[in-house]
Amino acid sequence: MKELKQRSTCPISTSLDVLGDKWTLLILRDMVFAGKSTYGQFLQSAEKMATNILADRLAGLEAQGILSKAVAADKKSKFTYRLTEKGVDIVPILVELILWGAKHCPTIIDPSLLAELQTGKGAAIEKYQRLAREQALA
Amino acid sequence: MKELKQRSTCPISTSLDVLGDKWTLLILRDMVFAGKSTYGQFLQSAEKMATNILADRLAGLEAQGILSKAVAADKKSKFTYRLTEKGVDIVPILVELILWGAKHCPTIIDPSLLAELQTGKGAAIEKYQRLAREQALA
DNA sequence: TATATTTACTTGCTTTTTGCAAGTACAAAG
DNA sequence: CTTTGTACTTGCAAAAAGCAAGTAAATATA
Repeated sequence: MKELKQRSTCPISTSLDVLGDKWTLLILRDMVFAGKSTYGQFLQSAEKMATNILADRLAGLEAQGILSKAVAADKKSKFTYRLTEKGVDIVPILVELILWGAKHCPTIIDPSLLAELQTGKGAAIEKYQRLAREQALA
Repeated sequence: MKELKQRSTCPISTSLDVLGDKWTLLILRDMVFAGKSTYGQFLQSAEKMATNILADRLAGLEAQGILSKAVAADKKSKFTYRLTEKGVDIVPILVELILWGAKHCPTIIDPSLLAELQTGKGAAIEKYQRLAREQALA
């Protein structure tokens, strides 16, 4: 169990102590928007994260209670990672990052997802939170 | 002018390429919620950022068009940094980070700010965006 | 049953980034 | 014309990230 170093008591600062690096939120993105749940699936993302970094971040997210690890139903050599409620609450942050990036940076995004987020942000957030919870049950 | 390395075309990934480190969003927090605008003021935050990191991040934010630098009205040896519209659009991300941190981590937050964000998030976001724009005019 | 594959990491090493302390430059004040 | 304030820059050590190869246990295959 690795402890978290908090630089201050500010909530933004503390959130960044947990989530503020270049990889952590990409793992959560893959879980929420791509339905990924295993180590091997996370490694296959377009951004090509190194295996040791992935292992480190997954351990950190588990230590923070943002995701939970369990042996897969089908194979004993396989683990599935799922969001906890603390993790589900990160969805709004991901959505705001999508909207800002899509508006201000050269990116490629599924037009239907963008439209969904722009026309009914609250409903879309609830939808992806619900999907994440359902995966956590499956 | 330093160029941005994008790891992929994903909007979340790209947003993180710009904002996803432990210091950048703290500078923006200080501008939005503490009304700070100068190098010296940014150095005085509770998190004690190193001077070279601050200079590097300010240059990066300016290069990305998130903030603009101008000679101060009173002193020629002083610069003021202000948010552009691209920067003002980051306020919702900051607000979600505050809400998540305040809910799930041990932090200290002004109760009236928290209540404001919880009861009327949209209105609060617009208020702080407006304040940031007004500072940009002053 | 023996071998190969899948899945999930770990290890060692190099490169990059961060963090710290001291130094520089220039305008303004005394 | 020297001191102070403001904004950096530089050099070096420490930490983190990135890369390639190796390990280990469970499954599938021959």
